[in-house]
Amino acid sequence: MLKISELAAKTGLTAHTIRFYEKHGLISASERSEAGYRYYNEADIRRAEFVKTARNIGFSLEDISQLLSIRVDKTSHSCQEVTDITQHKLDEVNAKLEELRSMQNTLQILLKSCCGGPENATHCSIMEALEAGDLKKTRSAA
Amino acid sequence: MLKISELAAKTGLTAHTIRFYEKHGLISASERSEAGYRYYNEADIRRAEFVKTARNIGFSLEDISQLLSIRVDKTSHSCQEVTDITQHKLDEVNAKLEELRSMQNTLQILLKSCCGGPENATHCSIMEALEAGDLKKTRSAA
DNA sequence: ATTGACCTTAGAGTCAACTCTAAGCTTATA
DNA sequence: TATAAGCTTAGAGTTGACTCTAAGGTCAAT
Repeated sequence: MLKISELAAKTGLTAHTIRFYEKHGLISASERSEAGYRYYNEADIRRAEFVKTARNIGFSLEDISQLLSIRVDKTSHSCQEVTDITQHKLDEVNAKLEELRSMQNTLQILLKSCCGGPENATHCSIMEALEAGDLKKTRSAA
Repeated sequence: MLKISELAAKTGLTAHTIRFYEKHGLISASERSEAGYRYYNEADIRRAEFVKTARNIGFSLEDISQLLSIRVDKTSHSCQEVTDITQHKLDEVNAKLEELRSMQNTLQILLKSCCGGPENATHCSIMEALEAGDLKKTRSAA
């Protein structure tokens, strides 16, 4: 049985984050001491590590919530449900990659066009390009 | 002279966003009607379009703020200042790209490993991989 | 017995960039 | 003249994932 700071050390989460995850139903301590201290057993630890792993991959807390409900009763959930969540995340990642590549491209073009030297910016080609506004849109949402 | 909704139409920003940008010092109306209505002249419009272009490229409002201070007095700023901002943004974008590529890779591996079928998730290889926790970390910050 | 490290809670604060609301003027059109 | 569309402001709400604070209780070691 681990105390919260021990679980924190083990998972690399902070105690604050663990409590935060508990509030959002991702993690819980199956026991409490008389004084109210959280105590985590083996199953709790595995669940916390599952959450950490999923988080590291980039799943949102909402995604992880879904994955956890599958996890607690695998027999009543299908592989398809799991791949759906994963595919959806991949779609998001791909969309973001597309956006970032476009930003990268534009920024590289801007940098190549400018001398970058100590001369004053009166004829800076980056500034001119921003004035001209003929740069393609790279950003969709925040 | 354009009213706020006309500037909105012209730039593709909303009137709300224009006021928000004003509050943050990015845009302003050089005139007001007696009733307090904002009126934008040619220079205001060019500035608003500059902001929009920079925003589309992916610069933060903070970045844009810096670019605008260079813009209003180009002679006392160097090309290097401009490229520094641009390079810094590119560095950010590259870091994020790296992170996302790693996420993409992991997600693709997971998807390839799982049948994705209607069978129950008892032996789902995605779930197993998440349990095992041997997936490399892809995420650094939110 | 006292220190100091650790634990508890509810709730507030942070970040970025909006987005919206309410209450009340103003202006253009029918 | 009445109605609707558009403008004003201050300020609150949104999103996601934390992050921190205050005020206090607990525990191990000296």
